[in-house]
Amino acid sequence: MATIYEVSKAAGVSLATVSRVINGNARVSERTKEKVHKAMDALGYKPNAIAQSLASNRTNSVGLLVSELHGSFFGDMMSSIESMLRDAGKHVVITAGHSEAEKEKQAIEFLISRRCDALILNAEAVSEDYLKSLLDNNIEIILINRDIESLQERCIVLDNQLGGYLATKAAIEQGHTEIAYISGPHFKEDAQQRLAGHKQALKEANISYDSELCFEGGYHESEGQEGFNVLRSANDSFTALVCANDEMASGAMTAARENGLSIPEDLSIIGFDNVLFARYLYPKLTTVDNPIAKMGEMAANWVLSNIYQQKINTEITRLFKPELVVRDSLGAVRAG
Amino acid sequence: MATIYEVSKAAGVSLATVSRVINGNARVSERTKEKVHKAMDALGYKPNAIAQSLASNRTNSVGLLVSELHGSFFGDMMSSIESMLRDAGKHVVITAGHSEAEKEKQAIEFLISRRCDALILNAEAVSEDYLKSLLDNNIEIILINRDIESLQERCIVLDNQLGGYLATKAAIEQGHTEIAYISGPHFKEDAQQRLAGHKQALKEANISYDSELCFEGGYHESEGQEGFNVLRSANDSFTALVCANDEMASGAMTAARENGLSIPEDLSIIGFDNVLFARYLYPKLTTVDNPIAKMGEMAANWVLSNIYQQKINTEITRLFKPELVVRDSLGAVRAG
DNA sequence: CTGTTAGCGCGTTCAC
DNA sequence: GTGAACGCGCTAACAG
Repeated sequence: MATIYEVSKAAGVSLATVSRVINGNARVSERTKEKVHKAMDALGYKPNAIAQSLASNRTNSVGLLVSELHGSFFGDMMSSIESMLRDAGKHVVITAGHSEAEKEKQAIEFLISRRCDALILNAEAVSEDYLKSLLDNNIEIILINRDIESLQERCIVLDNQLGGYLATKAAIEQGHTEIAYISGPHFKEDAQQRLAGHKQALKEANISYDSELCFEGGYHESEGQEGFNVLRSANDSFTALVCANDEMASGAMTAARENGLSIPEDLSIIGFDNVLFARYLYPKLTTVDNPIAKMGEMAANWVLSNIYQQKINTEITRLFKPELVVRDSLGAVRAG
Repeated sequence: MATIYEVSKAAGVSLATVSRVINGNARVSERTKEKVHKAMDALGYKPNAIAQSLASNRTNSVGLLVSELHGSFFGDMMSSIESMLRDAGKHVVITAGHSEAEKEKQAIEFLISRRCDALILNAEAVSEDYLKSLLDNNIEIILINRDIESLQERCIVLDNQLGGYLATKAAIEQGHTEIAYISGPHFKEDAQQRLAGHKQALKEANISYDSELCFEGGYHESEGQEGFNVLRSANDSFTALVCANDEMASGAMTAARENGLSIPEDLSIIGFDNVLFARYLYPKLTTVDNPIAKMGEMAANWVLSNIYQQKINTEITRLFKPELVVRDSLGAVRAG
């Protein structure tokens, strides 16, 4: 692996000059520029990014923390962030936090030790104080899906309550009055907010909330099945089931079918997130679209603008509104 | 951000001693070790990985190239590799190549410039010569899903032909004789091999291969729909459809249903890969399991063993065998 | 066991 | 326009 020194020798110029043509900031005469380029090609020279970073105190890389590396939801997020940043010549270092505080901390500390210029965090488990302490240490962070009052301008969030509201309201508008709900884990903010939206829609329609019609899941498919079974054995008259994410909706669909129900004739099911496979399901899932890819882009734009001083052609929005996606799993309530 | 120098001053020891307690390789007395730790805590010191790398010529990071950051297939692969390597204290830098030679090269060169200790590559588009030239430059690479004769010990591959064979054979065993096929793009090795397996099974059963019953797709869901429609309009008597991946199988299912066919009564459908959503589909997809997570783990193990000289508790296997996963989308051919 | 001294490969002043 | 010299933060001999 050739070094800048070897290039300078081969080109018969000084090491500083080579550095100049690499970075293209200072003026270098055309003739020497050519000589240097020729030498670089001949030696197959590639700048050592590590050394560049150490010298310039800039890594041109941004750290990204997601909960999981698999799954469509985070896949969409990673994908949009990576492509936007890569177009700008920046690079992304991805880590997974697995929704555990300790692992999230480790991941963040790894990103810090790599001296990323900024961190885009989807941190679910770590405390607010910890996040704030990062800022105190001059770590540039931007949060996705987490709302911290004192860090508002660094938070990009979805209006989860609105989402929950839209889902249940859609069921109500189809005439449903007995509506069950499978929520996410209560310790997660977004799960609480989505549930709050559900209750809000119920209240607005003068339907009283019945805790027997609510099951707490953990966002996994299996809990959709389990939830359906538990709910059904306690109450067999609900005609619609709203789920806090698409995975659980899918599980519920499977369980419902195994119990001989057809969808949406016997039971309407509504999901949340609109992940890719929602449209693969049968019937195609009616769900609430979570614009996670756009939120990722927004985070990337924030970094480009605030950290790298690049001009961007969007305004920074911090609150995203979800929308209902009407497909086939929600139907009108049956007469009689 | 405190430096090692500040720590050494605060602890009243030399800079080298601090380095020793950080790396824990040389012996340091308990007392000074304590002093150093106290100083590090007080200053909130975090080693600068960039500087460590430059000095030690070791980054403790391995580069990973996948085609896409989204999608269950690569998600599983990234996930297994990351968790295995992280457990070993190594870190993963992930990049996407988008199945384009130019982008793959850029991604690889980025990983090289970051001086990753090794590269795990799922390179689809880049040439064999390019890959070989990497080795000539002392870049340690290990390939997933790519078989290069002169690099065999660095290739971890799936027996795709066997997979294609198993899929079609399963259909034949259910009595099907008119079997259509939607393949992946012919320029990809794996697509060719899967198709070869299909033909092999056909031949073994004395069914002649009919090119009118074969459609070339690009591994995307939409091409499953398109493929079904094209195949159907040319021939409406086939009773089974084998698809080269699950996405296309899903698309085909949708299209078949839109054409009034029920699955598997009117048409059996078989997929390939066994990605997560295959079991969410309705009916649940019969498919060929692609042990991509295990292959990823194997690659990680190879790196741990060959690059980091760690002892691993598996033998390195380079050829993985796929297996049929029987679910509900394949049924016996209808009498009459 | 501990301190001193060179670099690692490069960016960045300063002079010329 | 170009070169010499220093420093980024740390590891790795080499002495002691």
